[in-house]
Amino acid sequence: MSNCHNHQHCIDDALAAAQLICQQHNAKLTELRQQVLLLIWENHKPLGAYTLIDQLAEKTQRRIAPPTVYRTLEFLLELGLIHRINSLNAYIGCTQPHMHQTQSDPAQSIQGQSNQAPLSRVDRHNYFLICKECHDTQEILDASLSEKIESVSQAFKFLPQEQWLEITGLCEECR
Amino acid sequence: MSNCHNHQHCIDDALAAAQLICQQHNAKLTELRQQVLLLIWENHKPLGAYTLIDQLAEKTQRRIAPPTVYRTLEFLLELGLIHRINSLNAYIGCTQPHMHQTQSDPAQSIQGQSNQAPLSRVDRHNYFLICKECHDTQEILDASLSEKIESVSQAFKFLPQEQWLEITGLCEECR
DNA sequence: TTGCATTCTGTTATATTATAACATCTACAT
DNA sequence: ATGTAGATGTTATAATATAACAGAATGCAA
Repeated sequence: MSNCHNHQHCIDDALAAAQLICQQHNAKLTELRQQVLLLIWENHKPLGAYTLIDQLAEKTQRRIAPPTVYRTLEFLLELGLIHRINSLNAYIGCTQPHMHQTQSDPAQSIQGQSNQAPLSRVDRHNYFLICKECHDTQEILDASLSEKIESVSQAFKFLPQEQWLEITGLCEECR
Repeated sequence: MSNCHNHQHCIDDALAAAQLICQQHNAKLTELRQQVLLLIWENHKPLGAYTLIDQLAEKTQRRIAPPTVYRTLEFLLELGLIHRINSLNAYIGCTQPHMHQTQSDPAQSIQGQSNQAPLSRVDRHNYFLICKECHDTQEILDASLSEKIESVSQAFKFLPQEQWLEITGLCEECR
């Protein structure tokens, strides 16, 4: 939240970006997918799948079953619209979804869209600062950090595909 | 496995290091704890808690219940003898446990050992290269990488405690 | 417009990972 | 020998995730 003063603005931007990216990939941003993405952005903190189901139930008066919500999360992950925080089993909106797009691995594109711009998880970065106190979670987009990680991988002759960096600790406000 | 040609040697070293570290912290490396650590090292790949239970049952003819194995894993994690791979829900031996020791946060030391050298998870690094093909998992110990991550944290005025970097992809042999 | 194919969502059941709460055992210090 | 702390055992259950199949919605072609 710390560097997002106008929260509604974040949400609007995220939804607009999602629309655009879905168009680019000929993927449908259905009602459900939009609702899920919106909820994730409204929370603006990592959100567990079952919390999401609960909040969705409150909002819409109907309870989605786990497979449905997991499929939706999978869809949003594929498109780079959200990230998974592995250390929390939780999901958070991606601030710069277009930064995560690559054209490098058509084989992993989502079903049925193979004639469109392919999305893959290859070379996708998930870098986060996670405050243990207030749970504020800040995405890190830092080219020099990516380069450093890339060069370390190369030193090990390792071909990186997905990357997760999760740093827990205390944010500026909480320390 | 790639840079561990004599596997038995790895295991022996790990067990010896564990003995030493337990002594230093006045913690007991019990039969069970030793068995678990040994199994983790014998596998030499990230090992899930329930797989561990199964393998332990095969070896010892008795089946440990989940809470027991999770307590044992927690103990080994606290001492820095193993790491958790968050993206796999799995555990792996730490190649350089003494590199992960700090004296910075006595409050988080393990139960009843507060008059001994305290271990904390503060500033503990978990950096791994994980091959999607052969599951070989290589720990990265690279001071310049740690420094880079530290400096990025500072740029965000964030006080890092635990850090996880998990890079999945293809190792030298598999690419 | 109808029929077909594809994708999306619903449903039921179950797998996998992890922990709470409390009981018992064991080692060791006094 | 006995009390205590720590380690392990036991039972039940929580939390997270997926498999497998059914049905609905969408879009496209004839």
